[in-house]
Amino acid sequence: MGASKTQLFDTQQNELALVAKVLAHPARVAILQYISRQDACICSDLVEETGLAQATISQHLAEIKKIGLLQGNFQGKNLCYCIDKERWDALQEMFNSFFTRIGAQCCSS
Amino acid sequence: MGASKTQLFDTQQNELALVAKVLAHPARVAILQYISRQDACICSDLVEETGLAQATISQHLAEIKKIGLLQGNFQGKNLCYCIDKERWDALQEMFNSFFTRIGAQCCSS
DNA sequence: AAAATAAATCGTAATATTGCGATATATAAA
DNA sequence: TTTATATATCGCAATATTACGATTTATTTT
Repeated sequence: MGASKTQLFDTQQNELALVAKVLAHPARVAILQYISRQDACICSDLVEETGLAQATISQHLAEIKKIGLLQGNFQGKNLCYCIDKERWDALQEMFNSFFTRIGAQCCSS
Repeated sequence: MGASKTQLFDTQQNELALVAKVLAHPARVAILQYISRQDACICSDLVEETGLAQATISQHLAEIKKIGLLQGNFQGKNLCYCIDKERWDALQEMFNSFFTRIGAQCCSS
């Protein structure tokens, strides 16, 4: 085998897992933090900043895009990325309610 | 290559990623939800509940244990798992402050 | 101590992820 | 329209994850 058996689980479980997967790599965590630190949505100094190759960064950005977290538009010859704030807030809420719902009924309390 | 270049990133980035990796599979999300639903920390009906093989469930449980989320002790011949509430709350806080810190400075606001 | 049973571990196959060089594509400037 | 430059995509190799049957280990009951 090897492939995840996603069909055994419900939509919410699969979606949480999918989003978690994007956060499951330190490069992507770092990329998100870096983009947010630059108040003007500065672009791919990411290569220099992280020490990863350009192709690799581009790939990580694509994964972050897949879950709707990035907006990009050209400014001059640079592609300038922003975090989609609405989506960001929605994902925060998603994780938070996951943690809260389980925490409330936890047996060790 | 193939291995993650964790040495390029800081401790916090790596730790968030490591925890996210555990949540990055729907089976593990489902397992955590199931354990919390049973107020008496009931054990491995997980195999029946999820439709995965016993070996697979055991493997997933081991990954959840790695980040300190499970406490297990025998009750009769059954191993009975609990979620470690303190650790759970710490991880919730970890995600929440990650989301909050980025959200605050996001350029699309 | 032996039998019964639940969970962990081993071995292995299938699939996915990570990373990067090379190349293609897109945009701005000349 | 050509040139320069930034980003995306392709192809591929290395490594990691997922899944499960078979076996081992741990615990309770007899």
